[in-house]
Amino acid sequence: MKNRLKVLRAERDWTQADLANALDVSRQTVNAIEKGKFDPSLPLAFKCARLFGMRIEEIFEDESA
Amino acid sequence: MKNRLKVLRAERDWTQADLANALDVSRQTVNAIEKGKFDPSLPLAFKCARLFGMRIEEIFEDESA
DNA sequence: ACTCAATGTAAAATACACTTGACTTAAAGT
DNA sequence: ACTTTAAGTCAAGTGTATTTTACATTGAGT
Repeated sequence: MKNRLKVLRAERDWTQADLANALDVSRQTVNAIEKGKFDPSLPLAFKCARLFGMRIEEIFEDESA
Repeated sequence: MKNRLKVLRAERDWTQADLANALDVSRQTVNAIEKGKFDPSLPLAFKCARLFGMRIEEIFEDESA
């Protein structure tokens, strides 16, 4: 699952640690999601959407069948 | 996390098994999600959205802090 | 060259999403 | 009453999301 977290972070000049803090998850979790190592849970995806004031589909791009 | 799966199913006259089949998950998974026992993964939420032609936020309602 | 902040990565542990198989309950039809 | 279909539930297992701790790498500034 692709996502725009890195770009959204850059636009705000946030570090991974900043984002992790805002989302209340670990820095490693943010890093792993940005690097595509795994997908966030649905609640975490909602948190991202709320944080950035966007829809989930505008942040995460589905690629599954 | 609340969701409208039961209603969306009813509108289409689908059983839980029908929906499970369309989503490629087990009937128990659909049942558990409808009953709020756990949240779907983000990929599964995307599948639901695609199946019903809606946005994730129109199907699932976030309740977290 | 040295330092420091940010990022990448890995192992082990925990929590949760999801499966399979089986059983129960409720409703409806015959 | 009997059968059938849908829905609810449970236990045990597998896979994955997330945490913690810890260490390596990269880049910028000095």
